[in-house]
Amino acid sequence: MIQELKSSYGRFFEEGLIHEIAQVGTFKEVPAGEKLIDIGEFIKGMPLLISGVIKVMREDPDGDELLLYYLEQGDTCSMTMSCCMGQTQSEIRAVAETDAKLIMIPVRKMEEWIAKYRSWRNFVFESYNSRLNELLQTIDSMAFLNMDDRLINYLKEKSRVNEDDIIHSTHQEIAYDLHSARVVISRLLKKLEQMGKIELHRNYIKILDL
Amino acid sequence: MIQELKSSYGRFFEEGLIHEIAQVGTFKEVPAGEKLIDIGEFIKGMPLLISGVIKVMREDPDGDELLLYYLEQGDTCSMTMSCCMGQTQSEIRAVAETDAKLIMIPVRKMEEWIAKYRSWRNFVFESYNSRLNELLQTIDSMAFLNMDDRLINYLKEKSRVNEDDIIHSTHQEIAYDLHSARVVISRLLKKLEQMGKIELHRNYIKILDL
DNA sequence: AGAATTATGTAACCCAGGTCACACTAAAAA
DNA sequence: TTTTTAGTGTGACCTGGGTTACATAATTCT
Repeated sequence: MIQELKSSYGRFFEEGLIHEIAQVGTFKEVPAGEKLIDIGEFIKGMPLLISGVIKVMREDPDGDELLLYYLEQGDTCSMTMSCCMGQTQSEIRAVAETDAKLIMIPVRKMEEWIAKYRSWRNFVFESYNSRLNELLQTIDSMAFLNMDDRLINYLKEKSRVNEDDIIHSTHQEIAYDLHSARVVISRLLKKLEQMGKIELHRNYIKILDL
Repeated sequence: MIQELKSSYGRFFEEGLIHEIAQVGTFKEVPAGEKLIDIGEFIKGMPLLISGVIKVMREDPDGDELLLYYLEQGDTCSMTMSCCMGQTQSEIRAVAETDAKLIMIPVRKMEEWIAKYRSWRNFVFESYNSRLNELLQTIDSMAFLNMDDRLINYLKEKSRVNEDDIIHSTHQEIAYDLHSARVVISRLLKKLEQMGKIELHRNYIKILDL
């Protein structure tokens, strides 16, 4: 575990902290598609993402959903953190986008380290900061962009986090993430294909030039 | 200043912290309408709101804007905090909605106190937490509600923070906040009036029963 | 008072994107 | 291989809400 911690977090955390994490943290591997936490659930611990990608989304009472952002290596879930501190329930759902490895930290430690380690403090704040900015991005794209551009951004971002210029999704799945309808997505994708930006296939989309 | 600090923050902060704040903080009064910070500006300090209401909004490059949330007594600006920590620029614009009193804390102190005072730590985290949740609310209402309901929520919230069942805004101003068009807002307001929920006048709207 | 300015009301129109219906095709199951 | 199922393509249609245009009323300025 020490090895993996160092490679992902070594540049942030000092030796002492790394060792404390290794002592109290529990290692966890989750396969792609597995749900890590759902809306309304109570939080057991704080996750440090070692590898893989986690998809964080919001859902309304009718079951309509919306992708908020992806967590990548070196990220943690601020939502989880804030829930930990305030012992409230989760406001979001988190699902493994790819196979992922993570370390779970008990809540009480995370508070303790804030007083103790400057690097942990910075990490926590930077993490909050990124998450706030990602939410702002989400708000921007909903408020200021039309579906064409949101779709393009979605494909780019998904390709980036998965390090793959092939998007392994159905049109329906994309529609869920963007909170749209399958027919709409098919229509826009077809338009993108006609512009030579992508190539459509059953169950996957090849990105040519977005 | 001590008096005002105690009345707004006494229930959170211990004596020692209150005194430190009083020593290094600078008191500031801003009239309604004044801009506190704009997108792209660098942050000088962290504000603690003593009284009044601050409106926090987002703007895109074309000048389209959108209300994010209101800050009230006892709140602070997490965006500012995160910017302080990361010494980046502001992602948001903050404008005094009413006359407001606040205390500005130098950035370096805010970090120091996190290690030193548990109550400050809690305050900072709770504050982050509220802001994250407010952004989620904003996302929800954009993603899942239609304009009618967004407008109703807007009127309710504005009435609540100003403690006034009369909304002193023009239709145009409301349209800006909701990132819509004046004509649309006039239309929907008229509908609400016909339903007996509000009363329309020039320059103000009386809320009857939302 | 009269002119200019600002806010509101309303009709006509447009369009992105959501809905419905159904055909077609690739892939999996039997 | 045949059947079933899941994914995609497309036309027809609808609707919320944005746009344009203009009338009218309330305020402010001279």
